[in-house]
Order: sequence, then C-alpha cells, then structure tokens
Amino acid sequence: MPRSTSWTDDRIEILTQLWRDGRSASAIARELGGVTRNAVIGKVHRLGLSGRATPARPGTRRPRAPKAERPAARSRRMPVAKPWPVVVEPVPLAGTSDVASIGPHMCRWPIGDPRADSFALCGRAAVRGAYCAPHGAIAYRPTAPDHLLRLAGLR
DNA sequence: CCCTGATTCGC
DNA sequence: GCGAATCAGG
Repeated sequence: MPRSTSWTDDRIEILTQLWRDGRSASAIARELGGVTRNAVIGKVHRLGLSGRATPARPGTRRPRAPKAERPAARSRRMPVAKPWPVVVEPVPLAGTSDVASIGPHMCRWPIGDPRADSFALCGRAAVRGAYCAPHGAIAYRPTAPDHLLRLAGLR
C-alpha cells in the first residue's frame, strides 16, 4: 500500500466517474482522501476531462498578468452614515439653586446625586425649554433623520 | 466569508 | 506528472 496517495488506476477511475457525475472538485477530493481539490482539478485537466457535459463557462480565463500587483481599485462613493455631529458645550460643574429656590426661567438640570446634600439644580438662565444652553444641548439632542430611524426599526 | 473551476510553474 | 498558489467568478 503506497504511503503517499498517488493517482492509481482505480483512483483515477473513481475521479473520472465522480467528475462526470458532476461532483465538485472539493467533494471528490474529500471522497478520495489524501488529496486537495487543487490536486483533483489538476488531475482532471491532465486527463483532459475538463469541460463537463454542459459546462457553461462564461468568463474566459485571463492570460495572467506577468507580475503586477492589483491597484486596489478606488471607488468614489458618498461617505455613508457618519454619525451626525453632537455639540458638546462646557457644562457647569456645580448647581447654584435648590429645588426650593428654582425660579420659572432657571435651568432645572440636576447636578449631583439627588440623595446628597450637595444636590442642586443648575440655576442658570433657561434659554431652551427648562434648561440653559449647554444643558439644553444635551437634553434636546438632534434625532436621527426619519429614514434612518425607519431603517433601525425605531419607527 | 464561503464556495466554484482554471491556470501557472517550481518541483 | 504533480499540486500549491493564485487567479476570476458565484
């Protein structure tokens, strides 16, 4: 028994039969064992078995470029779905008002842990709804364009 | 990414 | 003759 798998007559016959059956090269290689699909394809060609009954060979093989590396085709396309800009403004580190002293036109943005004594509300002039400009920028984030929300199943 | 066969060429 | 590497595609 040959320890290196070789193309013995019987293996060639199996190969021929399976190939005519339309089995793929890799399937044949697995069936035979000890050979790769490349080996099978190579043998098929050497045997002159290549074109099958109805091969349907659309593309003709390229003569193989001498040695050039592929230029990695540049495609110009629109930049896709960059995150829309989120404005980050400086935010006051500490609040100046507590819930009792907060007025109607003062920023109600909570600062700190509500359970802590240091808890406060921002208290700056409210210019966007209940909040000052920087807190309003956080509270009223721009939403995604409608079509994107639809794509995401959020509408 | 998986897969297909085709081709080249050093061994 | 052999088949890995590499190719063009599906």
